[in-house]
Amino acid sequence: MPTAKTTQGVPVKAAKTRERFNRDDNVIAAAISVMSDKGYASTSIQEVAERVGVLKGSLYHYFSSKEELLYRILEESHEQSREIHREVIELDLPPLETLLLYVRRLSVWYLANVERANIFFTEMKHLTGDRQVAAAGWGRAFERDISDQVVAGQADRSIRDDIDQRLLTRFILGAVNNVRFWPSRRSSRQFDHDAIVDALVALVGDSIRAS
Amino acid sequence: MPTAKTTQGVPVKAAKTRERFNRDDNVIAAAISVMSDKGYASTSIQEVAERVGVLKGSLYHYFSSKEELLYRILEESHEQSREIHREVIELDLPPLETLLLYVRRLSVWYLANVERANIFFTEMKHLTGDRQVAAAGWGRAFERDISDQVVAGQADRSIRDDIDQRLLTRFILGAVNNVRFWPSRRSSRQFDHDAIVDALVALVGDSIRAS
Amino acid sequence: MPTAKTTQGVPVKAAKTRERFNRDDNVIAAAISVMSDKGYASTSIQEVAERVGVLKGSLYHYFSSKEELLYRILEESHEQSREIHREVIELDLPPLETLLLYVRRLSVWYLANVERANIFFTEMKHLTGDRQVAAAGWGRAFERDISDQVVAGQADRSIRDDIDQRLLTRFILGAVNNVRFWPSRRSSRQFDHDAIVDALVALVGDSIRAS
Amino acid sequence: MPTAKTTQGVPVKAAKTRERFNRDDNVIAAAISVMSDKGYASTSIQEVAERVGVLKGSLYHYFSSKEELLYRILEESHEQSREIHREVIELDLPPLETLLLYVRRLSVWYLANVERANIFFTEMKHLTGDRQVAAAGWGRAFERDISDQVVAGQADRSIRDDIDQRLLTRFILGAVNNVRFWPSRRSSRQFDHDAIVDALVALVGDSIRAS
DNA sequence: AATGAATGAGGTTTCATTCAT
DNA sequence: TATGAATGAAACCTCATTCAT
Repeated sequence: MPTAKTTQGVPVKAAKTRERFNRDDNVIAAAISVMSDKGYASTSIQEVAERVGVLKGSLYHYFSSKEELLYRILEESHEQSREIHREVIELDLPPLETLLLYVRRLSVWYLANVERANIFFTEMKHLTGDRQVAAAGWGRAFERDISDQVVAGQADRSIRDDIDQRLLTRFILGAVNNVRFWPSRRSSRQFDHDAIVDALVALVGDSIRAS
Repeated sequence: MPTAKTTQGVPVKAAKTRERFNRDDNVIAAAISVMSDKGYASTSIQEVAERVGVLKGSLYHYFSSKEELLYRILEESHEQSREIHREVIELDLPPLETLLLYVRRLSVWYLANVERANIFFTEMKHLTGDRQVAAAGWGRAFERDISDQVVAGQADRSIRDDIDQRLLTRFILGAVNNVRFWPSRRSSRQFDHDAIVDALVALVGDSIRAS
Repeated sequence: MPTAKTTQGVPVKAAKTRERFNRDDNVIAAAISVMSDKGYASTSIQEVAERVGVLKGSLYHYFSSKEELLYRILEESHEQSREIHREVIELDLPPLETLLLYVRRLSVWYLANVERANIFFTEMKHLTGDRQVAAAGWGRAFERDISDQVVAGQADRSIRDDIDQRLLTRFILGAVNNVRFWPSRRSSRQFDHDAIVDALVALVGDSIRAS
Repeated sequence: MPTAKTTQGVPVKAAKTRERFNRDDNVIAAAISVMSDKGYASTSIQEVAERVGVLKGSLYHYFSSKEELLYRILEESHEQSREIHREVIELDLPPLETLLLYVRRLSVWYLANVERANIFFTEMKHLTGDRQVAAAGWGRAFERDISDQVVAGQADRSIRDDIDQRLLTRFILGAVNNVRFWPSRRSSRQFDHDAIVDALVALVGDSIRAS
């Protein structure tokens, strides 16, 4: 989310700033597009540069290495999913409702950011060193968010307790993560995102609700 | 470590064939292991060769290109899942039962072949030309197998019909495909595969069953 | 950190000139420090700029190319050694005494300017074209300074003549040039420059004096 | 010194071996030649490859990185100078004689291997990590070899003791290391190596001998 | 004077693949 | 079958230099 830069009376500076902003975002956007398609390893800096419209050497003004570019994409995605979690938690709903709302919001985000999500779920392994360590934490935090609600839901008897909470957690996690594949295929008629999300939430709800 | 090749008293042809076979399987096995870990694009022929215990150039006696090696891995996986489907269909059970049994058998296979499954679900995009066309068909067939049962189940009222069959199909597909991630994580206690599969089948069943 | 430029009450022109001078010297100083350490070829303009505290592009206000920066460093060093020579010659001492005094003064300068000396003796090869031609002359002149005294010393029988003057010259040259390495090493006790210079002069004197 | 590979009756294998040997040596030789001329940092793998007559990628059969190539050159030089030291020590001569013989032999080697010596004395700084550590040891050992004899010579009164042994050591070291520059210059008449070495030994001897 | 984005050339390295032995 | 040297293309990255602002 680029912060608004409404400027009055200082048009030149503002223009420059906006331009820079766009260029920086352009690079990320181009990288997301290519990497989602071909995968991180098969994506060349060259291709990203072409899409941005600069020479490959010039890209290194925006990031210091290919891996850092990947990291930034992943980090942004992570931040946005944290934000969603924060918003949902703040509503202070009962566990099952919190969980299903979180599932809903995440699904909406994944469907609106399929490429980002693809990269997030398949390219993280290419991080190394400190970046790898940082990213490993994200996955855990993510699982924790869901796990917490599942445990609370089992405690207040809104969620079935005949299945271990960790297995329930992974089931839910998998269902949400996979929603990004639902719209694909050259099906005759495409489903709109609302229909998909409604179906997903209904299915997940019915599967985990205490009978 | 090249195995000693001295064969005495044993039919030479047979021995040779068996050896060939083993070596061939070794190559596939090595490739699966490395590619599951690092991804197709980041896997070098060199690494596969090292794991097999031969030199890079020698691998080309077993396959004609890196892509063909990938294709063979994917094809084998496909064959094995077709076989599972065939077995389940032959039992001639009612749709919902067929579906859940298929889910169960597939899950068992995925859990027993996590590396193969990883490759199957993430590296197919690296195929090109004819091989790509062939592989695309596999995915469709796979989805069809499930879709057919869903449609039949909706017809005989064993499966809920308030949700479009295509969405149900993708939900089920996603749940099964994701089961390979359930055991991972350095959890204090690992779940055995039976527990995982039972949970998955219960959850999927409860979510799609007509109420 | 760009220094504040507000000048009040001070003649603007003078201040500006001094500043310019300082900044110019800063650049040379920074370059000497980095190049002595890593060598000309491995030194990036970037690093020099960082040490000066400006951005890469800004350095080009002070010199027109990296090679010119090197040339200026070398030229300055050359000028300073010429100055030393001039001073010694003006004393109009006998050849051997002139020679040893020159050795002494040069050594003192080298020890006080180790980094400059390092660059002078190892990076001259990176000059090209006219600059290379100019620099080649310096080396010859330098050798000539010593050679002249050796020849004169042999003529007046103060310097041994059982060894060809050119060999004596190179021996002396080498001894002086190498004195810059004497203080290095993390020896328990460091020698002060006076002790080093005294030793060097004594050794050179005893080796070339006519017996 | 390539070990003799006289083969009788197995000509093919031998030829192959010799060829490989040569190619390996060729690479080192080409690298020495270029690096001595332009310096390590300014030498491109490309140039070395051209001189060898292969494509640049092919060079990586012979070493794993440019730095390793440098390391090998330096290591070989080090080994050869150790060998010289060993031979001289084995003669078990008095300290001053040992020292002067060592100076002589080293000088002969430097004059016969000017390019190697150039690299040894100017490019070591480009090593990093473990290689740097290893190389740092060489320099110390080298200095120690001379230092030991100086100390012993002062003890038996054959070497002057009015100058600290460390200073004497560095003087000697510098004199020897610099001998590689003596023949250079487009002088009208070149000195043969014997004349140079004789002069050097005489000069060093006369400078350090106890009076 | 200073900036910093952009260039374009070149550098090191990797790698799938071929082929003579 | 196996080898391993060689290829050639392409990858990531660096850097001196320019230029509009």
